Amino acid sequence: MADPLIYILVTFTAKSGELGIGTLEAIAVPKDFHDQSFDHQLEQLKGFIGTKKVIGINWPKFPSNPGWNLPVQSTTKSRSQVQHEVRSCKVISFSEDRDVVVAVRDAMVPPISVKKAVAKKSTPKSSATQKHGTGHKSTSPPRNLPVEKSATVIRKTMGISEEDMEGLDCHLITGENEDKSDTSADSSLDHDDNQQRFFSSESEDEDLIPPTPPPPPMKRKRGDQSFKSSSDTKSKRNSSHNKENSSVTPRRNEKSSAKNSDPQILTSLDVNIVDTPPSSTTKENPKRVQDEQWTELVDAEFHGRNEYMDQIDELKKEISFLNEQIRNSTFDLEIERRDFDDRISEKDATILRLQEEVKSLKEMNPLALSKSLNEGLVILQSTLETLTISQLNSEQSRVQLQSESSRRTNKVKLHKDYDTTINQNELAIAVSYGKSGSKKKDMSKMINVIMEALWDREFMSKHSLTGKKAPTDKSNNPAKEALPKDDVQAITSFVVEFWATKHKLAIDPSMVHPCITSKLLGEHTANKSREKLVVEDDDDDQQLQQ
DNA sequence: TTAGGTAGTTGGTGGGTGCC
DNA sequence: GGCACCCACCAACTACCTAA
Repeated sequence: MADPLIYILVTFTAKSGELGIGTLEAIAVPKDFHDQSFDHQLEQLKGFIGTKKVIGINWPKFPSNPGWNLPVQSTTKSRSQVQHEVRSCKVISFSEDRDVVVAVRDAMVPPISVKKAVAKKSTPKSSATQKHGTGHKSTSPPRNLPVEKSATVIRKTMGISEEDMEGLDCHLITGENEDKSDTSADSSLDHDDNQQRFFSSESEDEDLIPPTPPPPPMKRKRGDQSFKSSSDTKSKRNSSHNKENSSVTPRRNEKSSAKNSDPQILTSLDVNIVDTPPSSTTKENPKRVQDEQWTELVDAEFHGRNEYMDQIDELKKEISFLNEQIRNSTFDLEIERRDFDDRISEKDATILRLQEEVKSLKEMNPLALSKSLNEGLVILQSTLETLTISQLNSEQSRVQLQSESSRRTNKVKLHKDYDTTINQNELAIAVSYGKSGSKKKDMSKMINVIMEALWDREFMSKHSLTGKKAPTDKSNNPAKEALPKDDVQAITSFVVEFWATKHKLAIDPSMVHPCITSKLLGEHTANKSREKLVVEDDDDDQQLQQ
């Protein structure tokens, strides 16, 4: 099956801006255009629409008038082999249906009779009235961004010569054969609303686009393209154009952007509307009409460029708006980050302060204080004694040092009847435990503190209360030495008196002994555990050495 | 003299606490 | 959470004391 003939509506970019209709064979650029398949050619052709690409076309040298067309009677088999003049142009639209292409061209050319009125009525593109109903961007623009300008130009009906209308049909075709109905709707152009005004209005006045366009008609088969007599051209054309309008208007309203990338939208029509009068009207005043045509073509080109400039401006504004949003978001996030940093700093400061408090509290612990003082005093005492022995032999100096040492340690008698002395601080701690309660546990605590103040752990681990050998000890090891009896008696008497004084309880001295025994046992067990760990460590070291 | 009660020692176990 | 340490408690055992 032969490829259908495709009619292309172009505008010449050089000087005139005139319109013309040609076929695929008129496309000269790219060079391999004709070497590709028909579908590929259509794809390439779509790529030309609205892209401002300038291509060369084998057009006959200078058309007699802007409405000039290639001999459309040519077919794919009988395409003209005659080379004409190569002219720069850009594609506005194309269709399998010549009538559609012609209608589009005609819609871009208002009648000269209303041109002046249009010129007077024309308002700036950015006016709201023009924006309304032009089918441009339906999406709301970003704030602070201007709405898209419309390039709508009021078009009026015009006559089309019977020659132009010869063999026309009012069916739009698309570049995709399998989706003609949809794409024909998609191919609704900006001129559709103009056409709607044009065809739906019986007068020459402007018509508004109806708010709810009629539903699109059924798809028409290509086979329906038949020659229509020129006698009913006008009425049928109006009818067919009405159909076309009704088929494309809904989609036209849905489609929004003038910069639509879909070539079926034929966006360039929006910006290349030329109020070129039809050839039939030039007969009345050819020269004047010709001049005005050129003027209008130049204006159209100018408007088209302005439209693209507008689009570029809009895109720039949109970009700047998005950049502003990004800057705002970044600023907000930066503020939030600083907030969190401040909070972290506050928390860190709180942690440090609490750590200092804990440290100071530990240092202020009386037990720790007394221990550290005792250790320091022991060291100091031994040092002083050494110095005394080596340097001072006089009895007087020795007495002075002893008295000084005694004063510094601040020891007191544990019980008046015994010579056992204890550090005053240690005794205060023991008393504090004794005051906390009258139970056996409290007594054990107090006794433990006193014993630790009197003896070190090593000493306690190697002594027992009575010095007797344990009945369960089967070894030949000697029995532990007994604790100093005076010290044990002092502890016992002190606890009995304390309980009687503070708690008004008379306790038997025998109740103190289990507490002392328990403490000695605990120290013995702990010492054995430590020795066991030391032995295991030594074994491990020997094994490692081996 | 001997049987029974008491005191003391030891080993084991489990809970609580603090540190890393 | 794991570990070490401390402490309390219990059971087993034996020496000592005392009354019969």
